[in-house]
Amino acid sequence: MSGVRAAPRGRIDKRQAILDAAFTVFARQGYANACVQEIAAEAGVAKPTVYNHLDNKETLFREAMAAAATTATARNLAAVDLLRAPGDDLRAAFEEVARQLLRCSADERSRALWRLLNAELTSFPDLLDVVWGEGASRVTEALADRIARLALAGRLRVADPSRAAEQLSGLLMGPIDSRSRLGTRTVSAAEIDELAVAAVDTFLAAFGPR
Amino acid sequence: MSGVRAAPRGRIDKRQAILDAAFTVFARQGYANACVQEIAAEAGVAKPTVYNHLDNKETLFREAMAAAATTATARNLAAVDLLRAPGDDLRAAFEEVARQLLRCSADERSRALWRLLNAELTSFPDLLDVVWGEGASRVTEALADRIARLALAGRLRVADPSRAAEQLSGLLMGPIDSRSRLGTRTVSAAEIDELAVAAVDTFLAAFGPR
DNA sequence: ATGAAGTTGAACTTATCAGTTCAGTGTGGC
DNA sequence: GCCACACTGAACTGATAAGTTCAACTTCAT
Repeated sequence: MSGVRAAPRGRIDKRQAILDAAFTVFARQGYANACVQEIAAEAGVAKPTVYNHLDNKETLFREAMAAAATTATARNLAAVDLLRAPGDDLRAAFEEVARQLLRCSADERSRALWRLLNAELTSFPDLLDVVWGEGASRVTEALADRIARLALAGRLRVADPSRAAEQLSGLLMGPIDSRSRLGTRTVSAAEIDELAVAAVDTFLAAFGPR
Repeated sequence: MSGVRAAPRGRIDKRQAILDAAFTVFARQGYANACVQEIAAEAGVAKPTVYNHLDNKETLFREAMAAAATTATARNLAAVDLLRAPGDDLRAAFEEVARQLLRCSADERSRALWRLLNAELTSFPDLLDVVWGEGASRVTEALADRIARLALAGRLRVADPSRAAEQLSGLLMGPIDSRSRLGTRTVSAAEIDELAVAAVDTFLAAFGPR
């Protein structure tokens, strides 16, 4: 039995593998339809090992969601940060941010995160704080910060930065799930670009400099 | 018992009671967690009666979703129809439409419909056509029609009415689920009004007459 | 080497539900 | 008054999956 060694890597990073696998399976089947057996298989691990790392299916779900939310938020914040140094061409800067935010939203795992949050909100009310509170709402706030600075510098005409930020993300997110048919269709890079340009165009028509 | 029983005592309207109850329970618990027994109880009916009217849990779900989508769509279309006779004050007309659309979106059953659609999309791909295709997308198209007519009459400066319609609904829907925290908090009439005004303000700043 | 800790597969317990069956009941049509 | 038919309640079957147990195996630290 000593021969067949190759895959099963080392030690405690199995926990991460389990959480990744869990999110994948939950995303594919939803919470109730996913079974722990299958998650274990996806992670290349035995079922008792899963229970060795995480108490039960519920905490497995919560932890997997939290992990996914953390990475998604990081990507979004990085995109917004581009507005710290907008350069001369304000429109180009906003368009680039818009493109990146749309790419994040169109991403497979992001859509799954969003779907699962909506789906299980009644069963797991606490997910709202983890995914929304420390996720999406922070992104909007960061965007509001950037907009406020630009307004102060006289480069935007904005009275309420938070509202402007909310509206910009509405302009971006609304059309995207119309185009992706709620994530069942992949949106081409060309379409993303087009949506980004259109959203920024409207945004600047309303809030841009004279 | 010939007494004037205006109560549920009917023949075939039990089917309607069952579908209503089904949607209520699905909305409360999600598809997988809802059990047919409980739906029967909610409808004031015995379990075999449910199976007498609908083949199985899946079709029960589909029919309940379709019924809910139909009523939601009707309300939305009625709101959009206000733009057929906008009167002199274009801004006021748009604000009224916006208020009504937001009220629809904030509605309990509408939010549940949306949540369930997202949640079960992978298990019931055909719901996309029923709920989205014949629902939300028709509303946006109707809005695009109204906008096109207004553009033709020189009251809006819009090149692509479909895009403008998508963006207007983005401006409305984005902020609303931020405020309602995905439907877990009730949004006051005052807040709805405020959001409607803000969205229309931005919309007209971008597309309104010179 | 040796022992502790983590891992494995398989079998097992327990619970929940979808869907069915059936014998009995109320009602409306004629 | 009688029949057909929808409805009822309760009990049953079969499937699926959460969570546990256990004895055997691997890996590493010392």
